[in-house]
Amino acid sequence: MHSRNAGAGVAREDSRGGGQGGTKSHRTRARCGGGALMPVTKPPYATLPADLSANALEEQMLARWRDEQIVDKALALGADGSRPSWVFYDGPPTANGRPGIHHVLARTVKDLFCRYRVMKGYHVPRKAGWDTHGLPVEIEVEKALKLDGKQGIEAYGIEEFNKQCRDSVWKYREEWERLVERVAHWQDYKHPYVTYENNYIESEWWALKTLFDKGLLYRGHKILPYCSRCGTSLSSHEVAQGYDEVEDPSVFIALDLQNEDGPGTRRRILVWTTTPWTLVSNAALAVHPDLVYVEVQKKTGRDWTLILAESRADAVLGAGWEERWDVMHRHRGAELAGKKYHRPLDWAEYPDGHHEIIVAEEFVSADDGSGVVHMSPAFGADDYAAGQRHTLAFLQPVNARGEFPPEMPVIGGKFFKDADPLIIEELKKRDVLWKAGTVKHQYPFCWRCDTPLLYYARTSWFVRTTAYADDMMKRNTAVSWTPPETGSGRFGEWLKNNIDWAVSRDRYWGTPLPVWQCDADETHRMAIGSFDELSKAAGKPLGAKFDPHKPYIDADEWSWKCTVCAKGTMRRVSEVIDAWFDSGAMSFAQWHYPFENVDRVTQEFPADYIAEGVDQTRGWFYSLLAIATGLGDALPNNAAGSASPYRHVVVHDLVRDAKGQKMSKSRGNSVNPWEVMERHGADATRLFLVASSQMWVPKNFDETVIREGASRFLITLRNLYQGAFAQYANFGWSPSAKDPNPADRPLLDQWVLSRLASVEQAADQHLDAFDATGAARAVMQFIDDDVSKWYVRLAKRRFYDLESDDSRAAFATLHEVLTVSCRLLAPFAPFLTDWMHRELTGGDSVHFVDYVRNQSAAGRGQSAVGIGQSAVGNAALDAAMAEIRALASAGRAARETAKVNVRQPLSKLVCVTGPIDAAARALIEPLVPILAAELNVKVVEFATSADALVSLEAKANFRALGKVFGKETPLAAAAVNALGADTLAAFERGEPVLVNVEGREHRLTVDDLTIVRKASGAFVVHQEGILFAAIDPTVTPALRAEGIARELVSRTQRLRKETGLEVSDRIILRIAGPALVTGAAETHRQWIAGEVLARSIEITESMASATNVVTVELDDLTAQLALSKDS
RNA sequence: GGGCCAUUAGCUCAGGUGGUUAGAGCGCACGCCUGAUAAGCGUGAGGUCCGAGGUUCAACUCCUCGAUGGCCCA
Repeated sequence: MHSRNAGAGVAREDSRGGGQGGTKSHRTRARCGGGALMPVTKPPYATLPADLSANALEEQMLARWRDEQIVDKALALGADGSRPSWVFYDGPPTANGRPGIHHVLARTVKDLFCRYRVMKGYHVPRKAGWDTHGLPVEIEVEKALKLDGKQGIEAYGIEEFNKQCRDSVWKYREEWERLVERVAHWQDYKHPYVTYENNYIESEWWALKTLFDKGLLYRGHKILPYCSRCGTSLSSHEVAQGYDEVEDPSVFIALDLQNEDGPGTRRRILVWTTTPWTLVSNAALAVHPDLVYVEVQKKTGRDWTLILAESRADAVLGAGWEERWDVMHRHRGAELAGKKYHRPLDWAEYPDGHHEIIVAEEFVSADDGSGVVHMSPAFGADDYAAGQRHTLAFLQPVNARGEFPPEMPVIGGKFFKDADPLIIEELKKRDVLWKAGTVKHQYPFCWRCDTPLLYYARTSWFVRTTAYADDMMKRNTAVSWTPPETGSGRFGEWLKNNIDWAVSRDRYWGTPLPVWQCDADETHRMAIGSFDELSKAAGKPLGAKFDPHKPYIDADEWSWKCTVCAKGTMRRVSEVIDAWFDSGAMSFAQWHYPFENVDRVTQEFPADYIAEGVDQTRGWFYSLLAIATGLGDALPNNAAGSASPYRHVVVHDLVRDAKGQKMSKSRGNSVNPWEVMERHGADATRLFLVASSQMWVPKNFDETVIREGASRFLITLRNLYQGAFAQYANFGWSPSAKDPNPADRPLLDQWVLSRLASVEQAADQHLDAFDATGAARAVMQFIDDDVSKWYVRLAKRRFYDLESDDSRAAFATLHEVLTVSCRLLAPFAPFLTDWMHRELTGGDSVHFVDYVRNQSAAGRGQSAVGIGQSAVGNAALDAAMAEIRALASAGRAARETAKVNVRQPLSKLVCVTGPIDAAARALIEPLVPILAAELNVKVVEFATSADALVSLEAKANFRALGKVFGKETPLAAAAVNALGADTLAAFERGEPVLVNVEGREHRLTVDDLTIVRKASGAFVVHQEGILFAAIDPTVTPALRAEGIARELVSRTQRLRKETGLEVSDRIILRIAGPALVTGAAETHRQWIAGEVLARSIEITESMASATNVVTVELDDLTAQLALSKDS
């Protein structure tokens, strides 16, 4: 377990080729062992050379992981039931496109929470999946084969076409799998589910049959954008490409209401449309239920009234219409609903269903037209939906080529768009035309041939999701969404407006819809729920090469005599199903349920966690929920009213380019993930994607930000390991019983361990709550700010020794900090943390240890080294150190103001702390030496009110005063701020102090104000909020001498380095200069010699004759230094 | 046309339940260190908090309307 040689494949030899590494060894050993070389009892911590790129390091880790088959091990962890399960479902990507940088985000999000849960002691099943059917695949193949639309495909041959599709799906599989491995997405890619495979399809057939038998799968109509030239429907993204601004007719017609009360005044209703050709198929009029409609009568002619929305009267009747028209009635839209009218054109006979009726619909707009909308259910989605709701008659007098029937009067045989002028003419003749003009608006055209598209009702198969929409909404409320508003808003709103799901496609490459119907009477229908059922129905074995895809499944061999009428033949309907149904069925189809693995699905349904992009809201998030809810108790743990198929969803947004532009092929701003890996590595990329901003806001992919953020952070982490820890520990420290207990270590160590414990807890809580950004930021900030900027900087010299308790404490502390930090960062940066953790612990992969030290879950093997110590934060110590650090910062600023280098010692610092509690105050005293050393002052004092240096000022607390004074708060605050120092001193002693504002008297409480101590006098003061640091800038001769001595040491050290001396070389030093310099050198001779390893120091007034003389400037003084190696 | 999100320093982002002088990192300027050096550290300058109204003693924060960008849907 602790063999230090185990697999540490990275750069064991020192990169600096035996230079400093070796000599430091001399030096250090000389210091601790009086010059005797001590045998190295343990192989060293591997070095992490700075010139080893992140990419190279990660590639080496990948090789090691491959050797260890670590992914398999991770997947198997706890599979024997020894751990509780935490199930992840993978939303399947299509592999017929190159993986892009946005996939790296998706993979990172999926991976990191799973990785975290493994470390938390769970078994995390996560089967990869591939989405292999559907239109994108077909389009890809169409393009490759240069086929033109459906006719082209059929001419080419469906068998061969589908074969091409099947191959096309795997075009980039190899690259996908390489990238997935490269970014450390640990998932079961060896046993993926593939939606085109027979087992998968059979499970879907089972699901579709289950829905069919429940009456939830039916044939109906769907309005689709349709190109009459190409003879095909267009998908939404195709339509989006073809919008153009056009001028269309804008026609108002006035239709007579049917007079249900017998003869009387003629009442007319004003209707607006931009598609006169659809008036032929008019079935209803729609009004908004809450809108006010006026019924007006012309003052000059009393024989009829006109109804329209009041808010539209100005626009339609003209400004000042009230002078020309009398308002006879006002109706709410809801009151008009149900009234009948006469349609404008009667060329088509109504089939069954309501017609010529006014209905109330929410979608009616009060912003244009007359507030009354004409409804033609075959030619508009809103119209169609309204038609369904009100069972309106369905007229579709336009054929698939976009033409009216030849026998129709006036417009017979005309293309639909060409009928508009003829119809307007006809309306005029019939005296229903009110007004005809034109309007400019966006209209879709076929992107291939520029034909205006037709919203056209097509036959389609539906899942009756409206029958169980309430159940879906109820299940959704139990889902925990990140961010929550996506669940309640985007997805919740969508569910509220849920309509039946059109699941069929008139295409070729997809799961065939398993419905067979009789060619003599199509109401004789059945669904086939398994291949076995098919075999029995058809009366023949499947055969070894059975393929349920088109065209095979539509061949004669899979048809049979209708068992109902015995006349017709049962044949499969021609449609395939929506690829979203494929992916939405994965919760059970990935395991070939219910034909196999019933126990498994029983255990692993529903999922604990899924994660996808926002674009999946209407996609996979919906299809998973819709299928599972529809199936109900046909799935385990899934009766009506139970949970959603997923318990927690993390939704991430898109990745855009550095300027916030969407990435696209046409813009040429797509980012190649491989180049990013090469330049920055997966760790930095993952860390950037997670930490730079919350993942649910669109992310601008900016490599500069990676470099300056995530990469810089990882370099700091590497340096802490290599430069602060390993290079010194390698001289002979390793964790042992000789290390002092944490409670016996210096306060600085206790502090950093306390911070570590707090950060550990924070990261754990954040990840538990699915806040990866919060977790990553907390750990990064700790490493950067607390460990690098403060702990290591202050503790540095303690690593130059090995044996003292002080040094052992420092090593043990830093070792603990680094080891635990690796664990906390492992979900984000899995490569470097694993490398480092193995070195630190003697071989344990970071991915198999507990995420936090006091984890309560069932015990698993983990390193005991350095771990298991107290992991509880000490808030008082944290607060005290924060205060010391704030004072140090203020003190440094004061020194800058005073223009005195930190190297120059000063006598005194006087400071005032902020409001901290008694426990923290007690802890400040022992930390004062840190402050003194940091600011290089001899004495640190804390000022009291009695000090002459200090004056008191009051700062009003508006929050407290506001409650008492209300409107007069500003006056009260001014009165408080004006209180004099004496009054405030009295207040501090507990004497009552009153403020009087506008006759209202109030006795101040401690909450009402904060007392600020201000410095005055000759000191240089820096104030930071309510704390301040005042420094005595006086440089006495003695202090000056000390400062000069420090300067001399600093210059000498630099000189040693420039001269090429090894750090352990002894020297003879000669110093010359003015009396101030020589005097200082004399006074501090001993100390200087110790610092620069000088055997002797010669101090003279001048040394013109010496060789190697260097002149140095010490502020306003000039001195000369000469050194030679003492051999 | 509808829904959701975003808009705070040059860049990336923080800013419970409204409360005094709006914070951090990077970048920039200046400086320190030279035994983490293809590193490390400090100090400082940067903001009409997208705009307009409103509520309130008090608005980055709450409300209304609008602008810009993004996604989804019609």
